[in-house]
Amino acid sequence: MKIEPELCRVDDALDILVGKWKPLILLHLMKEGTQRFSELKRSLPEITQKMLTKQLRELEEEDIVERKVYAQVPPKVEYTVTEYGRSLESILVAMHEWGLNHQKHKLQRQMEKASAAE
Amino acid sequence: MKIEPELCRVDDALDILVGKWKPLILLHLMKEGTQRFSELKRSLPEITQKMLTKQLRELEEEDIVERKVYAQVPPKVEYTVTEYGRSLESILVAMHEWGLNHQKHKLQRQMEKASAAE
DNA sequence: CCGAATCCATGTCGATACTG
DNA sequence: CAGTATCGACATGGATTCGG
Repeated sequence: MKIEPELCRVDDALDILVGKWKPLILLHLMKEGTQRFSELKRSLPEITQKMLTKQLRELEEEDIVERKVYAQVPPKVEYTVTEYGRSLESILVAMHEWGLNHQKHKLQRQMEKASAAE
Repeated sequence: MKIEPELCRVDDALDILVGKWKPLILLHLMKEGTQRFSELKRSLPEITQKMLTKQLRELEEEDIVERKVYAQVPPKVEYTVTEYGRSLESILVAMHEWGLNHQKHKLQRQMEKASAAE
């Protein structure tokens, strides 16, 4: 049977979630609520400013997070998960839990492989 | 609050699903059951042999699909979703459905934007 | 404080040709 | 039939510098 790639929309969700820091950023924002740019930066010690900005803008583009700029000096920018963005939460949680189990599964396979090799 | 990236296992699942053809291959195998290499190739008209081989091997590596080689000429190789691999099905379906809705959501936002611009 | 701009290393994917 | 091998285009992510 021929496959019609256009009918599969898994990639729509994947595209939004893929990005080295996006799951982390999203889960953090979902848990903590509104956060300033600098707060997020402090929470992700390893990320560069460029990457944090980029990932947030991409999420904003898809209406997953909201970006709120305060007209003041020094600047203040807040990010919040949109109501719509919340619809991704159950998927993220499901993937996290699958990932936890996958770690165990991998270990188990390693052990089986090791004992089969002796 | 500082984030501990090691505690988030979303990427474990993401890494397995990411790949231009993996969701398509997986959903197809889940639906159709066991398939030969050439059947898969025919089902994905756009994919190259190299990519199909690569994506299948990566899925095999993670115990998501099983690869069965028959010792005969001409060669025959069959691929099947493992029992373990089935645990990804609900996530794939959830992502597909989220994607379907996201298409609608995007259209709606476009229309709102257009009418706000006049 | 929040970000834009630039340069560079690496990885992914496609096209193409070849093999047991 | 079911792969490998090689090459090159392009995208992603990191380091660094500059700006309002």
